[in-house]
Amino acid sequence: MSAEDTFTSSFAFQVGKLGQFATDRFAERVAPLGLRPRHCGVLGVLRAGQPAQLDLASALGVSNSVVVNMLDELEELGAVRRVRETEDRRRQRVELTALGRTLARKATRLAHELDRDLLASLDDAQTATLRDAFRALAKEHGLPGG
Amino acid sequence: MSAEDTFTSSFAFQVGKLGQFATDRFAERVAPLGLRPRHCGVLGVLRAGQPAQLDLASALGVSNSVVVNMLDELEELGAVRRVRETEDRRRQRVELTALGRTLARKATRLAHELDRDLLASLDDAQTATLRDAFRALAKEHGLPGG
DNA sequence: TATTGTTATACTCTATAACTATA
DNA sequence: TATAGTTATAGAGTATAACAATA
Repeated sequence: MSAEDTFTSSFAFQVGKLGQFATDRFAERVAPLGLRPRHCGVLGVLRAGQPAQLDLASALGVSNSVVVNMLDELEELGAVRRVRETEDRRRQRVELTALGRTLARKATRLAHELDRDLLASLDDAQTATLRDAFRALAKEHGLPGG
Repeated sequence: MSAEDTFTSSFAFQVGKLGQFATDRFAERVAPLGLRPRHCGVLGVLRAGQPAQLDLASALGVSNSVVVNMLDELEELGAVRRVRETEDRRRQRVELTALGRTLARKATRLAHELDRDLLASLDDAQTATLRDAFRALAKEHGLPGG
């Protein structure tokens, strides 16, 4: 049995494991901010605009009820604000507060610090290739959140 | 705000998303075999030996009760067999059946087919760099299952 | 007493569907 | 009727702790 005949040597398996690992490490680092990883996705989207809740759900690739729950938590934390629209009172714009902007900035910094730690053992060329490849793959496969 | 100042541009975020995506696609492909991704990790370890259940848990990086549950399912499927050891009757060796070996082989083939589909848009040099980098990262960070 | 494995329980994350209010 | 959002519920996956059998 050659090394390539093992399940665990597949890219699919390894990217799954590394993805879980990276998410777990990120969770540890943002926990002191009162955030979990999924909250950071929300804050990221809200930095770019003030979508309605359903728009947020499709941008993040999660269900509506998950968005409601995350916004409840972020609102309690004081990071976001729901604003009822006057033209159509069913809709609510979601916007960042000043605290939310600060948290988004901090979470972004933590993510990039984690990147440095995760990729510390690779040389610059490898790192550059990896980043390019991941942008291409995210686009290729239509992954949400990016 | 530059592209590098966004949370979603971080490697940590992107590898998390791609890992989830790869795992979901793999789940779809092994479902017809009656397997879920975590079962394939078990089968992979069992190809290399016949560990006791606790050894299996640490090899996979999951809790003991999860191993019990997975083995129940794999045993019902006829893929593995628990063999009580005579020297120490608390322990049970876990071994693959003939069906289990066949399933392990099929799952491995599906994983590598998925690799080809996932990485189809990358050129050979990028793919090689990616594979090398992932082996290095898995080792560096002590990820289980490899 | 310590260890192997099992069971009970609980927690997180997620989706679906029933519901409320507005349109 | 249809849509935005909410709530209720259920399922997958995980871990911890209490437990049984054996050492």
